[in-house]
Amino acid sequence: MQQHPVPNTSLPAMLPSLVNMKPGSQMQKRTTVAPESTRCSTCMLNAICLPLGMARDDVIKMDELIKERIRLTKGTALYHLGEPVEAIYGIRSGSIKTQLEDASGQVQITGFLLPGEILGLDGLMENEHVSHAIALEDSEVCIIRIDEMDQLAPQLPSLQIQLRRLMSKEISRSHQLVMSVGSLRSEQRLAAFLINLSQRLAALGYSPYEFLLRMSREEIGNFLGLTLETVSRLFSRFAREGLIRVQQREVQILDINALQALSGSDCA
Amino acid sequence: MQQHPVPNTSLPAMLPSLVNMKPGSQMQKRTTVAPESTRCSTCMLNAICLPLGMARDDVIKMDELIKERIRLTKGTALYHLGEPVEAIYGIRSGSIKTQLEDASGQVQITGFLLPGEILGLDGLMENEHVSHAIALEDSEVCIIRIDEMDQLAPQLPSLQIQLRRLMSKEISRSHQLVMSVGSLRSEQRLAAFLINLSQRLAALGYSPYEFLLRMSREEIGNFLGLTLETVSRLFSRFAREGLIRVQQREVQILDINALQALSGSDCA
DNA sequence: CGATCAATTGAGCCGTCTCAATTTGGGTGG
DNA sequence: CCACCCAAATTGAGACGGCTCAATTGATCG
Repeated sequence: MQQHPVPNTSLPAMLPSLVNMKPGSQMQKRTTVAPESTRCSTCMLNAICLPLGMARDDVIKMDELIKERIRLTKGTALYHLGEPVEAIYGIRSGSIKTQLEDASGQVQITGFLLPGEILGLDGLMENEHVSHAIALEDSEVCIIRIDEMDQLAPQLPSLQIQLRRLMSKEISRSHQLVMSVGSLRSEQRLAAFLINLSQRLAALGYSPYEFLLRMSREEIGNFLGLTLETVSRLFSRFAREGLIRVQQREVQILDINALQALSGSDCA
Repeated sequence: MQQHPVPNTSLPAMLPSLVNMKPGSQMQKRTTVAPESTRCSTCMLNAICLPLGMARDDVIKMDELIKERIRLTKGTALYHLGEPVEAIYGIRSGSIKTQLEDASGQVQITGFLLPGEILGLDGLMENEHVSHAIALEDSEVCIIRIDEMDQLAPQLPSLQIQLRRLMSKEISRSHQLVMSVGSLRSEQRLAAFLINLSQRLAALGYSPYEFLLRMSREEIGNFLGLTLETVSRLFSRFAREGLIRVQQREVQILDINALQALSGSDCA
């Protein structure tokens, strides 16, 4: 986590969105960004994000598709449950949580997403969002409009295939989460969580051993099917045992092997 | 559940597969079926299955795509973890469970699939199956080869869109499962499970109030993140309280409203 | 008709939750 | 800049839900 990359080009002037801004509203929470500043072809994340594995020419075609970005301030929603789905989103910087909410208001966080990851892949069934997406810190997302993507599809089959792959990845990630929540003990879940985060940050070029949690103990607990107290106790215990060092939301991983052993099959 | 539909056409002669049959092997567990017998356009399930919502002409084009079926006897695998992905599958009759398996051999069942539902949507990331698919009863599945689907894609954009919708549905189903396993009490999980099954069977034209479980208590428990003993106790308790009637794997739902209240927000 | 596997039921234990009291840190206004 | 406030995190004590281990009954199938 730390500060996230804002990779390419010169920083654009921030244009207040005509759509999203209520004139005279208190604070700018959600703004769109000048089109000319957005380019998949020059974005540092294009080796990780939607264009992953696409030919150079195809990535350039994607520049046509992704013409807008949105800036979100911490705590702001990118979308809410029930809203119509018009696009999917790629995170350019920051981090975002996705959460379900049932009739009784009970919440379940289903993911903490980092730069390069795609949001909104649920909701394509009914063309209505089935979850909320909320920024954990100031963030920026690229917009991929569904209808424009479908128009471009015939000329860009690799995009369809890549989207399919990403959706498949989300399915198996979610299945893994079920496994974790369904059959691991609390300490195993938290260890697995830390390892997963560490690896994803490493893929973004950050240190896998030292990072800042952008989410609260309560959010971690909700995600893992635990209470915030249990999560807090586990952090303390891991620290006591010399596996990690924790200072509020700053985490240092001291013994990744021990964590790995804890998380998975300690029968190995 | 009960017996599942084998909807269209005259029953085909069973042709032993040259690929899957070891000559002289003990028992026929997996056989392919004559191509001419498979037709989306005449299949009863086409209003539920992959062709859902496609125009009549497009469904007819799908007849080109789906030229094979496989019969599986109870307990047989459609695919295993680690095998290359060549196709996705639609269930024509029977029922199939999908399960993950980690390095230590720990298993997590991620779904019990019924006719009209699609298998193999995970695994499209790495082109390698990340789960096992095992028939809970004698079953039949239609094969949709990925490469043939991609060749057909330009002429059949509605297929791409429908596949995308089904994958999205699987993502949100899986997220719901996380919510269930992560935050509901055992009785709520089982109630939700029964209601879900009841509804899906109703959509297939079966009675929502009387059905046969094709999976064991242990499999239900694994799926819901509970032990088989807990599941068994809950069945007994639900029966004692007059919510259901159970006789081994036969279930009768007596009070669907009470189950509904139990499963979700009983704060309502 | 035994053999085997699935399901039921009971007793006791353990892990995680609940409830509650402090502590810490960050932000705000005097 | 400091005092205050509020939210987040920590830590403890006790309760309880679901698990483990174990015995028994009930189906199914050679």
